[in-house]
Amino acid sequence: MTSTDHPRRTRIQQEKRELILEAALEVFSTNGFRGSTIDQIAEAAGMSKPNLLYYFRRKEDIHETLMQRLLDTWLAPLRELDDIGDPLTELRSYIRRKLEMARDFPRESRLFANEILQGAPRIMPLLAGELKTLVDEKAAVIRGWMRAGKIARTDPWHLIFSIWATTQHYADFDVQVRAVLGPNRGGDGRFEDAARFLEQLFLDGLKPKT
Amino acid sequence: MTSTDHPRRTRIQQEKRELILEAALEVFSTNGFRGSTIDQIAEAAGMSKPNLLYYFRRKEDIHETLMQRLLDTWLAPLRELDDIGDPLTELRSYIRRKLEMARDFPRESRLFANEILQGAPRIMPLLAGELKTLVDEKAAVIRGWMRAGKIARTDPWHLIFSIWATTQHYADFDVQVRAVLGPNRGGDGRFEDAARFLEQLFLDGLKPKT
DNA sequence: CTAACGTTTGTCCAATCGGTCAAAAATTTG
DNA sequence: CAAATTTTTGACCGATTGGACAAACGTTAG
Repeated sequence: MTSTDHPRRTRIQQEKRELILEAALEVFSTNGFRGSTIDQIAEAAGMSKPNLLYYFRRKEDIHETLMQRLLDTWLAPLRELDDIGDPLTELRSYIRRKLEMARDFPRESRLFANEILQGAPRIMPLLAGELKTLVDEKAAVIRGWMRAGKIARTDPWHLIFSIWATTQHYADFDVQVRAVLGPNRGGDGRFEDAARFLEQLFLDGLKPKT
Repeated sequence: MTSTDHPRRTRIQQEKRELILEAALEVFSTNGFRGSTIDQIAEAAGMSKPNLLYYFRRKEDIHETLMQRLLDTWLAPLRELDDIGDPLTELRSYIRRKLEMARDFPRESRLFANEILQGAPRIMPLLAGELKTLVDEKAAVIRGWMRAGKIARTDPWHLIFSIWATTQHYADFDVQVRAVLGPNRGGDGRFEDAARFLEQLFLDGLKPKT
């Protein structure tokens, strides 16, 4: 075994497949699945359409591979949410990590958003399975913190939703955010502003009444 | 003049155009612009494709009409945000109104989200113009409340973003929300749960330190 | 009735779609 | 080197796309 991946592949196949997936991420994330064409992806990857189809038989195969890889990376921050540390610190760093992902991987966020928006036809089983299991597990952790009086009592699931929504907003709605903030405040500093705001919003809202 | 609209139109034209727009809202909001076909819209509207094209010359015309109408309705809650009442009450009812729109007009929300996700190619001028103006105006109102000590000091723009994000999340990511909450908690009551959670999150976070 | 007008449809078109295939080109292997 | 294998490409296919168009149909006014 030369690699960690399933099928036996040459070095060229590894590289070209990676090239295609990178191009497909760009195209799919801005046009959605049905709105993207193989030609677009092929051109973005710098190869001919039949050549691309030599590495991925069908358009759906590219999208599927992309989504599988995505979900792992995407849920990593939530997996790290741990029962060990201080609850407020844990939540604060979860929010920070999630916001950093929105900043550093906006295309992945938009790819995911596109899929969900259109009814998640290709990843629904993952949502109801793997994702629900993970969220339920972490919701139980958060509930434990509430029972221990470490954070204010509220709905853990909706708390997680609100963290997802507020952080991913800066990736998915980036165009709108920049348009509204204008050239000055919409520059590179907007993520630091967002981080400061979100920290205040969530922490002061979650702080137990003493 | 028989109507309030621009061009002179017969009664049948008014009705059929409305029928088409309703069908197009359904199709565009779930497939995006490029992912939707005229045939799909025509079938959903119960008419033939050439017949549909008799009322709207181009596919883009339907989308454009839809977006123009949408923006007014969509920004209505924010326009109502007023300097008159009690600041915390004003913000709380803004959040409630926005959440009600996510519940009652999810297709409109998804249509808008689709457009923004794909870089807002068709409504960018509106974002940088009308929308920015309105948000800046309301941000000034909120800033006034902060200066008066009525609510905690924070970034008004990002506060508005966070309200948009958290409320629209229940329309745009509805599939995911229901999948994660499961059959019991994901039923009709999920919006009331969300309303309770959001009220707690925002109000306790915005309450001035006394 | 008929003429005028508004509405609907069947047919057609060029462009584009996802995908195939055989052959050429490049690379690896002996 | 030559043979075997992998990679790349041009040409092509049927299906679907957005849209055009003239003919047919329905309705109403005189």
